[in-house]
Amino acid sequence: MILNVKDKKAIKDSITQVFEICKENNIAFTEIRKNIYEIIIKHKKPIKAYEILDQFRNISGKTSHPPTVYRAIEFLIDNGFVHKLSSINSFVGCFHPKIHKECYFLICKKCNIYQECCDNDLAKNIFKTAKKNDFIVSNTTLEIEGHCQDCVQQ
Amino acid sequence: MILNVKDKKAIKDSITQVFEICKENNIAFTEIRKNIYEIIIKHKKPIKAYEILDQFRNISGKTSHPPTVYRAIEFLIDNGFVHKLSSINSFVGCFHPKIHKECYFLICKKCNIYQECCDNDLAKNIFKTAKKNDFIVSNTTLEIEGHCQDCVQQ
DNA sequence: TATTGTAATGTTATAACGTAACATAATGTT
DNA sequence: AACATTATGTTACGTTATAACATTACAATA
Repeated sequence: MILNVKDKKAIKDSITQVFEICKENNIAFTEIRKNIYEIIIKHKKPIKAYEILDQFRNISGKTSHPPTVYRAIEFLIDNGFVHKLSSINSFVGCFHPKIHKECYFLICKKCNIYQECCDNDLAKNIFKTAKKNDFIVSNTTLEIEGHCQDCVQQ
Repeated sequence: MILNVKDKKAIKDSITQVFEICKENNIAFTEIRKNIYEIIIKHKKPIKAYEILDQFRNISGKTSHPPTVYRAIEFLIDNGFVHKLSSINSFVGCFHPKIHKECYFLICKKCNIYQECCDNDLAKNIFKTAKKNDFIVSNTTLEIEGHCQDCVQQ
C-alpha cells in the first residue's frame, strides 16, 4: 500500500485550484511564485529550501539567491498553498488548498514520503484542549514521524 | 491566569525524578549533562541551543563549543528529560519525565511561556488516525502557537 | 597494574538554514 | 507623467546544527 499516491491528477488538480484561487482573489501569482509552487507540489517528498533554489536556478537559468526562494515560500504558505514541516525543515505542497483548515502530516522516516491529512476530530480535540487552558490558537504544527506500511514490512 | 506556573517546586521535582531515573537505570548523568539539563529546566521559556551554550560557558568557566551542547541535548531528549520545539528551534525541560508519553505544547507567541500537556484522548486520536493510514508512529511533534489568556487580554 | 575497549568530551571547521538591508524594476493608480 | 506599491535582485551576514578527528576518563579483565 502506498502511503501517498500523489498521482499526476492530484498534482494537476491542486495547481488548477491554486490558479483559480489566485484569479478569483486577485492574488499576484507571478512567474517566480508559480515556478516555485510547481517545484514544491510536483516533488513527491518534502523538499528543502536549498533544493528548491537549485531546481529554480536550473529552470529559470538565473543565478538566484536564497531570499527569492524564501519570499516565494512565505507567499505560498500565507496563502495556504504550501506547508512547512518544521521537524524536518522542509516544505510540501497543499493538496486541498480550497478547503484548507487544520492539517497534519504523516512522514515516513525511511522513504520520506508524506501524507497530508485533515481530521476534524483531531482538530476539535486540539481546540478543546487549548480552550481548557484558556489558550487562543493561531496555528498548529502536527507532524507524526514513523514508518509507512511499505517500509515497515521490509 | 498564568499559563504555566513552573514554580520552584515543580522544577525541583523534575530534577529529583531525573536523578532517580538515572540512578535506577545506570544512566551516565555527567556534570555537563546535569548542568545543561538544569539550564533548560530552570528556564521559564523555551531556550535556544546557543543561549544554553552561553549560560553553560558562564557556569563552567570553560570555552565550550556547540557540539558539547548539542550532544547533551541529544542525550536529554533520548532519555525523555527534554523536548525540542521544532517550530521555534528551542528546547524545554520535561515536567513529568517518569510518566512521559505523548506530549504537546501550547506556546504563547507574545510572552513565549509554554505549557506542556499530555492528553490521552488526543494521543489516542493521533494513533487512531495513523492506524487508519497503516502508519506506525515513532514520534509526534504537536506544537500549538497562539496566545495565553494573559496576553490575549492586553 | 598494564591493557584494552567504550563512552564522553574537546576542538576545528564547515554545512545547512534563514534573514536584514538596501537597490532596482515592474506594476498599478491618479 | 508622477507617484505609490509591490515584487525582485543582490550582498552580506546571522543562526542553527553537524562531521570528523583528537583526547581524556573510566571501567573491565587479563
